[in-house]
Amino acid sequence: MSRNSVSLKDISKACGVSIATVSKALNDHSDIGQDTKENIRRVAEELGYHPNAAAQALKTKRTNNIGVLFVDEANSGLTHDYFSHVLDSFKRCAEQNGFDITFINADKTRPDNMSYLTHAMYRGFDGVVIACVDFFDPQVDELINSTIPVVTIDHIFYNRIAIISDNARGMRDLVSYVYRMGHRKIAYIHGLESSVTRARLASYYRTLQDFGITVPDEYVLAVPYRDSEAAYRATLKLLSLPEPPTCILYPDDFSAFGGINALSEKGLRIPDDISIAGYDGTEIASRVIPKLTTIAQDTEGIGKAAAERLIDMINNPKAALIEQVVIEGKLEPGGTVGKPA
Amino acid sequence: MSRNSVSLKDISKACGVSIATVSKALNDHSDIGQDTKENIRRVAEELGYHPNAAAQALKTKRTNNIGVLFVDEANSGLTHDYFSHVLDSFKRCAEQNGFDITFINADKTRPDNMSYLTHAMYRGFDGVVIACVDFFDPQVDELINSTIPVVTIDHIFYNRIAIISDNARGMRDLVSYVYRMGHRKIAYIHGLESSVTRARLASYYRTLQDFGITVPDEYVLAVPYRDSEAAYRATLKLLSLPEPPTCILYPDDFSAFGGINALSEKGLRIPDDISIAGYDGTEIASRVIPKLTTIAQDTEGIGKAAAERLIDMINNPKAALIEQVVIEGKLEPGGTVGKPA
DNA sequence: TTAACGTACTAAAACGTTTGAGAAAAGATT
DNA sequence: AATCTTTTCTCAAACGTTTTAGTACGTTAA
Repeated sequence: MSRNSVSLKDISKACGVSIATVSKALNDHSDIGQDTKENIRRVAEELGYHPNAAAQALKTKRTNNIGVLFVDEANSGLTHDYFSHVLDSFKRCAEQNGFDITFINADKTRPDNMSYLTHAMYRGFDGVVIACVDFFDPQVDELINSTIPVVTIDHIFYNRIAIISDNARGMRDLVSYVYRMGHRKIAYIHGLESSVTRARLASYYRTLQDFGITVPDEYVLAVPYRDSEAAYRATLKLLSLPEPPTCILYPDDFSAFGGINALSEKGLRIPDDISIAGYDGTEIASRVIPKLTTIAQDTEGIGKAAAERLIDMINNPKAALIEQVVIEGKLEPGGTVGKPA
Repeated sequence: MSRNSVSLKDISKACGVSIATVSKALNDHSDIGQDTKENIRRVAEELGYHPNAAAQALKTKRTNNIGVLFVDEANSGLTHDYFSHVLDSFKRCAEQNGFDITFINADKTRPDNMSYLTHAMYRGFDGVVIACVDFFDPQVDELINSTIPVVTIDHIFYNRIAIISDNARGMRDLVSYVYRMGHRKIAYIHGLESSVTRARLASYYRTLQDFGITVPDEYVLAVPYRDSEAAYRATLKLLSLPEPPTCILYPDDFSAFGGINALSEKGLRIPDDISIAGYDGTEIASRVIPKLTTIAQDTEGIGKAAAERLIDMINNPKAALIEQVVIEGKLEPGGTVGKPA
C-alpha cells in the first residue's frame, strides 16, 4: 500500500535474532533451524518485507538485470516489427528465469553521455543482448569486446555467441519457390549493407546460379529496410527496364507494400501480371488479400535462444561455449506469387 | 575494455585525497578547490572510473530508473503497435532526462512471484508508467494506490495523473467525416470493454444522435482489439443483415484489414460498394492501396507527455498536480471511405 | 590581539545486504 | 569425563557511495 521500506534489521528486531540469521533464513541457508526459518518468513511476510535490489547488487555483484541494445535505422528497435517480436520473446524467457530487462540507451543525447559499455557497467548488467543494424559502431565494438556476457543477434563475432536467422536458407527457399512457380526473371530489392543483407544476397546469386540463371545487374537494387517509399521508387525503376522482371523480391514485408503500390499504380495485377514476395512474416502480411508470400522468421525462437544462451553464460561464465545458433525461417506461400504472365 | 571496477577509493588513493573529496569533486560541490576538482576529474577519466548505480541508489534512494508496465491482451505490450510507439516516445524522452527504463514484469510465472508493486519497490523505480488493457487487475490497483509516482495512459484514476488520447473527439471526427461523405448506415465494430472503448462508443452514439441518426442494435458489435479474425467474422455478420450498413468502423487498423478480407471475399469493392475506417493510424494503414481512412493517434505526444509529467512528479513530489492530459488525434482521410452506393 | 569568518578539506556514519569465521550449546563417541 | 561433532546462531567486515559535522588554516574585522 505504501512505499515503506522494511529491512532485514526490522525483521531481526521483531524476531529477536541477528540480521545475519534473517538473511540466511530468507535465503534458505542450511545453518538455520527449521522453526526459526519459518518464524522469520512469517514475520517478513507480515511486515511486508521485500529485498532491496540495490543493496543486493552492491554486495553480490549480481543485478538479475539484462541490458538490451536494439537499435534500428531510426535509433529505436521498439517499433521495428522484427526486433520487437524478438525482444518480446527474449523478455518472456528472461523473466521466467528471474531476470529483468533494461534498455541500454540508444539516445546519444542523454545528459551523462555514457557509452554503451559505460552504461552497461554503470547499471551492472549481468549480461547484454545486442541486435543492431550497425554492428560497426565503435561503441558496439567496445561493448562486444568487454568482459560482460554478450549475445548478438544476426551478426557473428569470433568471440561471441550469436543467434542468427538462417537468411541463406530462407533466401534459397524463396528463390527456389518462385523458380518452381515458373519465374526466371527474378529481381531482388535488398536492404542496405549488413551481414543479413550479405547473407541473403549471396544466397540469391548462389541459388540462381544453381538453377543456371543469370540476372542483369539492374535487377538488383538496394534500399533501406522498411522504407516503403524507397521500395516504391525502386520498383518503378525495375518496371521501366526494357525487360522488366516477372517477380520482385523485397527486403521485408513492409517494403513489399511499397512495391505493391507502385505496381497497382502501373495497373499491374498481382499475381496475374507480376509476382512479389516479402520477408519477415509480419502479421499484417497474412491479413491482406492476397496474402503476401514471405519468409516467416522465427522471432520466437530467436528471442528464446538468445535469452537461454545469455543466461547460461551468466550462470556459468567458465563454460562459455562460443557458438552460432542458426534459427530456421519458414516459407509462407501467400497469393502474391503466381505463374509468370 | 575490461570489466574493471575502479571506485572512488582508487581515485582517492591516486590523488592523495579522501574519498569524500573525490565524491564531492565529481559531483561538483562548492567546497572543493578548483584545481583539486580538475585533477580528480582527470585521474577519474584516466582510470576509467564510472559510478556504481547500485551504491548510488542504496545511498540516495534514487535509481534514475523508471518502471514500465505495458500489458495488452497477449500479456505483452511490446508487439502492440499503438503501445510500442507510445513506449518508444516515452523512452526517448525519459532517456533525454537521464532515466533508464525497465519493464515491470508481465509474466506471472516468474520464479520469485512478485506482484507489480513488490517488483517496483524491489527495483526502487523512481516512478512508473502504466498502459494497460485491464486496469482492474488487483495488482494494477495495488500499484496505483502505492506512494510511487505513477502516470497512467488511457485510463483515469482520481488520484493519479493520466494521459489520455482524445477518443471522444477522434470518434466524433470520424463519424462526422463519414456522415459528410453521405453515409447514414454506419456500423461500429468496437473493442471489448475498457475505458477507451467506452469513450469511443459513447461518442459514436452521441454524434449520430446529433445528426439525428439512430442505428439498429445489430450495427454495433464487439470484438477483441487487433483480432482481425474476429473482425472478419463480425463483418460477415453485418453483411448478412437484411439492411447492411454502408460504412463500417473498426476498433483499430489491424481489425480493419480483417474486415477488408471479408468484404473482398463477398465481392464488395472499397470504397465503391462499401466504406470502412480503422483507428490508430498505423504506418501500414497509409501504405496500402487504397489508404485506410483512420484516426491517427498521437503516440509521440502521448509518450512524451507521460514521460514529462512523470519526471516532473519524480523531481517534485510535493507539487504533484493531479491532472488529465488529453492528447488529440488526427483524422487521416484515406481512400476507403467514399459516397454510399 | 582576538574573535569571527571563509575556504578547502577529512572523518565517519549510513544505506541494506551477504558471508566467512567463529561461538555456544547440545548430542554423540570414546 | 573428556573430546569430538553437529546444529544453530552471531559478529563484523565488506560492497561503493553520499553527506553531516567537524578540523585546520589563512584572512579579515574589531
